[in-house]
Amino acid sequence: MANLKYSRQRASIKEYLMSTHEHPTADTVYLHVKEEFPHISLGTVYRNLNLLADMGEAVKIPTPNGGDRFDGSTHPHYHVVCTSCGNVMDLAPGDDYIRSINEEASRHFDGIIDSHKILFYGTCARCCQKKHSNEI
Amino acid sequence: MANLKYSRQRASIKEYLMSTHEHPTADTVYLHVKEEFPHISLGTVYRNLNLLADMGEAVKIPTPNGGDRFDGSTHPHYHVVCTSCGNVMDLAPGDDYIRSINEEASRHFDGIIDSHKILFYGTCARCCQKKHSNEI
DNA sequence: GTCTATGCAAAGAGTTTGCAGATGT
DNA sequence: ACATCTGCAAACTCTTTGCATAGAC
Repeated sequence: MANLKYSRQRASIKEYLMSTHEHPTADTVYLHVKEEFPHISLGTVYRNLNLLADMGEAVKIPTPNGGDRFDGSTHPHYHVVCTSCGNVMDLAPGDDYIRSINEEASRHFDGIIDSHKILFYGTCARCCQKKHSNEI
Repeated sequence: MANLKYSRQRASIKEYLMSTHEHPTADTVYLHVKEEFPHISLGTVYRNLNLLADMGEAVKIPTPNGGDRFDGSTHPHYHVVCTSCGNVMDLAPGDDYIRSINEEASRHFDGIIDSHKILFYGTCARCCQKKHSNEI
């Protein structure tokens, strides 16, 4: 609704989000964009991350521990939190599958289901290897 | 691991959690248990809610806005947040369905998927009615 | 008697916000 | 020129923690 004006800071934040698959926290974004704009403030980073999320140009991923994480990829997909290293990774089943979950949920709910977010918990490939070598 | 000792406060908190389907926030639990223990502190409520969650006797539901919510029902099920009134409601598909989501995810992830949490977004039956009557 | 739990208050993390000045259109 | 955006700092919300005392075993 508001009249958006270009800002180099916001452009840099968006560019960084789109360039990484790390699902950074607001603080990580801050530290990164600080390299280009040494005087940028954390408040500005938050304001722009929320703006981007509201405009649908980024996704906010609420996580149980620590701060929320942000994702520049807006194509619907899920996330896996590795319970060993804490990293957040992408998981992309087909669109049909995502749709079918809403449909199945609707069948069990007296109201309207619009969307859903899934957070998977597991162990990433790298941590699986580490555990395995420790056991030997 | 720790040696648990009985406490009337914890018992009261657990009893309240099991008696309600409201998915209260820590503060709501606090206000309720306060009626029985007027001098209970919010810190004690948080400590016990986390204890119960760690012991698997309650579930912590992280939500995007506002504080986390707690659920005394430990049988696996999902939650729907009504985007109109903010209430959190239960949604219970069959166990097989829950298992199949992990299986489908495993197919798309290079690692191990242990579990998942889903938060659905939608409009509850009551808010659907309200909207409908406003439109007339 | 010993160890845990409590109440209180202070601190902590993450996030938002008010304001004066800089910047985009 | 005018509205928006920024940097800074203060404030705010939710949650955790340190400590002395009360309570469970």
